[in-house]
Amino acid sequence: MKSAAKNQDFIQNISYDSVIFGFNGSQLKILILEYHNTEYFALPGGFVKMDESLDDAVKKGVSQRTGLEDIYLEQFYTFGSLERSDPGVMDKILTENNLDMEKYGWMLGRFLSIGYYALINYEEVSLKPDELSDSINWYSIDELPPLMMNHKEMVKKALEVLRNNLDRKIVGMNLLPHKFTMKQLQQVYEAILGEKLRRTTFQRKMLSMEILVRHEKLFQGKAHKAPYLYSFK
Amino acid sequence: MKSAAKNQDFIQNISYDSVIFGFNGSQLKILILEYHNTEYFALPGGFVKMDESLDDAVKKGVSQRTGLEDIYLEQFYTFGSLERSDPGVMDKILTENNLDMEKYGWMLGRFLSIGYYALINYEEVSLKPDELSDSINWYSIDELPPLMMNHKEMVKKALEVLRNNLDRKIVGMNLLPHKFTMKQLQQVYEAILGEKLRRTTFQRKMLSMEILVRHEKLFQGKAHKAPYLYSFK
DNA sequence: CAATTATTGTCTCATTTTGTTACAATAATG
DNA sequence: CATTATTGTAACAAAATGAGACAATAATTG
Repeated sequence: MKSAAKNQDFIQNISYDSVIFGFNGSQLKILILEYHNTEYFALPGGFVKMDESLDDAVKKGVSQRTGLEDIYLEQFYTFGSLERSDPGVMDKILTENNLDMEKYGWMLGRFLSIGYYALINYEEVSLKPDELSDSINWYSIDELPPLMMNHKEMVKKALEVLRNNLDRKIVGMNLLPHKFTMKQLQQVYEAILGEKLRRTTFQRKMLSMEILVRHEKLFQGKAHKAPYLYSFK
Repeated sequence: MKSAAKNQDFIQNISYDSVIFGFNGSQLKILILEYHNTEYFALPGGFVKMDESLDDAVKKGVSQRTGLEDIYLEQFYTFGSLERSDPGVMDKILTENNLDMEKYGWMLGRFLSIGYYALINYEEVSLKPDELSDSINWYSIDELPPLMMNHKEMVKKALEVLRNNLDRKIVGMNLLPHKFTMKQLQQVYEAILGEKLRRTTFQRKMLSMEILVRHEKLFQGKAHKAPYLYSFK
């Protein structure tokens, strides 16, 4: 869940967790970490320094794990229940990583965690696990491993907010390459909403919003009409 | 902004602020505190105890100021910028209240603040200022006094989220008495959206949603047809 | 007590948006 | 050059919304 922290210039009892969405062409995926020598899977998260804004802290954490800059981030909820903090889990993670309890014991306490989701271009990432983690990998949102703490709830909430934002914010831009076909755009919407959309209605809607620029055709070497490429205005 | 805190069993560097909406029949209003011997106006806020959930902390704070229970609350955003914390302001508030810096100095630090909005029945409140405040009063959302810190931004954000929720959540229920006329309901919507709505379209829409129960007529002693009373299902 | 007044509930028709089907255009393929 | 799969758009149907019109109806007034 968290990048290792060396000292106490972090705000106590506060963390953030990020749901990093990517789209592989057909499925919506998120990034999940697995911790050394444990069976714990978790969202990428971290802490906020005393002299750093919350937004900056999250931006830094997501950048480090993905190798990307200029990341599209939205805060979606702050989780403040008592049950979500489970000292046993963090204890095991610290122990298995041979981390000094003197120095890292504060991680066992109770945390409020601010959830952010990121929308990134699946193709462009170069994934880097943090110090406590074996791996960071893409998982389809409907085939997630068991997640620690309340991270499953967090993913659910992130997805809800993303869906609600779908008609008010331009979401496709961040999940697709610069140029894309109408079909790809539709597939992003379908993956987020979890339902099929009508092709002609979707196309008419998108074109009528006047947010797209039409470019050259994309010849895919298939035995049918080539689709146009589009980008966002 | 905050209820006075006696000791250190609060989570450090975390606060909440509440935008408490009420409807007086024609205007949307919110509750604002004014501090003793200062010109500072602020949203009702507070801190979160180590062994208490965030939701409970907010619920308690809003209950104390309004005398209400079972309050409708929605978390709308967490504010984590560096600029929002202004030690000068808290310093003056503490000084004017003759509060010991040893004991209360922690309030001068940097805070992340979680914003909640409440929807309450304007008629039913019995307002109680907290220990640091002279007064707690209703202000129309477009005639607010100058607010401290980033509280104006908070109000703006709360209103944005409330507007976005208007078509997904049933908002009128919490701002109106149990039984109300269609006109009153429309006025709530108009006050929140800040625009006039078409009477016939609004009525048709509300009735078609099948969330209302129609009751007896309300005879207002006026020279015209009496409207029906409704309540939410 | 009939005419007046303001407001309410509902109907109708126009307009806009969305659902659905149809069909022509077009890049390969064989 | 006919076949195939997919794309772009037109056409029509159905549903939702906009905009008026109008009858019903509680007082009030002369």
